[in-house]
Amino acid sequence: MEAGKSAAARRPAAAPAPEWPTDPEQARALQRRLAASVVREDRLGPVRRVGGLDVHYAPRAGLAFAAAVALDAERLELEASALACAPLVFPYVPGLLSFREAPAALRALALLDPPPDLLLVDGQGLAHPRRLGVASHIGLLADLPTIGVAKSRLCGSFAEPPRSAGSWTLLREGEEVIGAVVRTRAGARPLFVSIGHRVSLATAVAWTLRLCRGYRLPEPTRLADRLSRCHAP
DNA sequence: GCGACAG
DNA sequence: ATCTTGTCGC
Repeated sequence: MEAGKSAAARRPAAAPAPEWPTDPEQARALQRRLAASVVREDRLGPVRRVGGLDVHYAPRAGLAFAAAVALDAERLELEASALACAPLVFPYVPGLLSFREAPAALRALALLDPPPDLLLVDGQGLAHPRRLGVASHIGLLADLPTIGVAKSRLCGSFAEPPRSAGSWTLLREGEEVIGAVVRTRAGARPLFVSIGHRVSLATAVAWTLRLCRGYRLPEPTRLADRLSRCHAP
């Protein structure tokens, strides 16, 4: 043992405490401020480990359960996982998901050792009304390259991508490109992929497809989802 | 005013 | 997300 050197001690969590809104208007104001800091280009090093993050809820217990996983980017095999829970301090409001998920998610992420070089988050990134979905918000708070991988649309319009796996179309809002609609599995409903933080859209789509192993969800998100399910009551 | 609306 | 069994379709 190395006394005093737990994973959490070596890598403190980005605590949501300092400025955590308690009502929707404060939250939207904070999003508008933070959105300017999101980096939409590739600013990531070599990706040896890819992470996945997902959160499940136990509303009756007033808790959120988060699972974070790290996979070998080459073999896509599980290398590490972490679980954490946190009190639910914010209601679900479309567009404000991160204020509900981040407390538990950041705890799980801080416990994940070794940390990932790139993180896939279950939810939108830039494809958000104020361009600060949960993937972007967590990317900023944890200072990690992130990709938003959502199972359904929050905003924007798109053309249905062809039915074959690997095909995709752009997700737009007005003239602005905010993400991609990606067919990760033939015939299955597409995923909504967007920039989270420090990753370009092209890189986000490429990684998402590369991380799929015959299922609709890419492995990091799929495993995190399965793990967080097991531990929710 | 009437829908839409990540998880 | 969660509440929940069998069942319609490729």
